[in-house]
Amino acid sequence: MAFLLSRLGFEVGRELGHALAGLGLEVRHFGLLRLLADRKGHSQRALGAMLRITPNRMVALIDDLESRGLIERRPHPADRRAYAVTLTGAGSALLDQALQAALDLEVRTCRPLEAEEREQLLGLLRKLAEAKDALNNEALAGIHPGMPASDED
Amino acid sequence: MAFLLSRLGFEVGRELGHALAGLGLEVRHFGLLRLLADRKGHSQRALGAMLRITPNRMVALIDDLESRGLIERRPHPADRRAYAVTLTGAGSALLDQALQAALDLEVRTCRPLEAEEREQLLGLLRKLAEAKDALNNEALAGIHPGMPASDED
DNA sequence: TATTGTTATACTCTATAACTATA
DNA sequence: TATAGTTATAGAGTATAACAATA
Repeated sequence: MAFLLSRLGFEVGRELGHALAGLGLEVRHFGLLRLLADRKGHSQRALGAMLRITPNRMVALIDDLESRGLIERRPHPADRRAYAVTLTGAGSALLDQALQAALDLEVRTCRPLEAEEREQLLGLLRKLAEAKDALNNEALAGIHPGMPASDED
Repeated sequence: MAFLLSRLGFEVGRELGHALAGLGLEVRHFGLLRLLADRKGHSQRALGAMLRITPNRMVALIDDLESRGLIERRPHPADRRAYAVTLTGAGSALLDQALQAALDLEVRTCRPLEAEEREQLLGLLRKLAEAKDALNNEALAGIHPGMPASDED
């Protein structure tokens, strides 16, 4: 079952990549845009910690999206070393399209299942994910906050 | 749900990698050893086509496992250009250990679920995988056999 | 002294295109 | 001519360690 889960997850991830490619986005771009829609004005390091992306890679990722006018590096109100990374109007609009593409994929992925089966599957996957989160939060509780610290990932 | 599936699948795959690391194996090694246990004496290209690994990468992969005495390049009975790649006794023994490690991971992964729920989940994942296979086989039916041909993957 | 963003360097992984020996 | 295995080269992606500005 673990094998099946891994394989399906890998394929769905790849399909999401294909779906986003039409918008000129990759999965990591999507992840950052999605995060910026919820949590506003965070520093690059804070965002990287949430996404498990190291500081040097965040530079390239943010350079990329900023050069396309989708996000902005604004001065951070409390720390002149840092930027407050912010979604622009164009970024928000493209994110909406990306979310729509993800929803289409969702529908396509679920098509082989009956409505009732989808609910079952969703519930079971949630249960697994929550159990895993509980484990991770416990394990991460003792770690210095703000740092990726993904040595023993 | 697609997102949840992708995330869980990714994490399980990573955990399998950690479980195999103790045996000095990576997931790709495991995949090849597993394949060799079932289908004996195939050429490198045939194996690569099944695993979606290009010929040049197969060389390095097989070099690696052969240098550790886990597999052998024997002369191919019907084609002097090719090798009949074969699992050795040591390879078979290590594969058994790897399968045991994978089974342990399976048990750990399923722990948050009741026995009945596991059956449900397994059934639903199988249904999704089979639907996907049906699609792929149809799409692949027109492609020249024996070639990876992963242009539009 | 520690931290934010950045850059430079090296290293790994991979794809592509050659090459040889056979078919 | 096409195919099996191999090798060489170049390119992408990444980690690591430095750096200047600020805390």
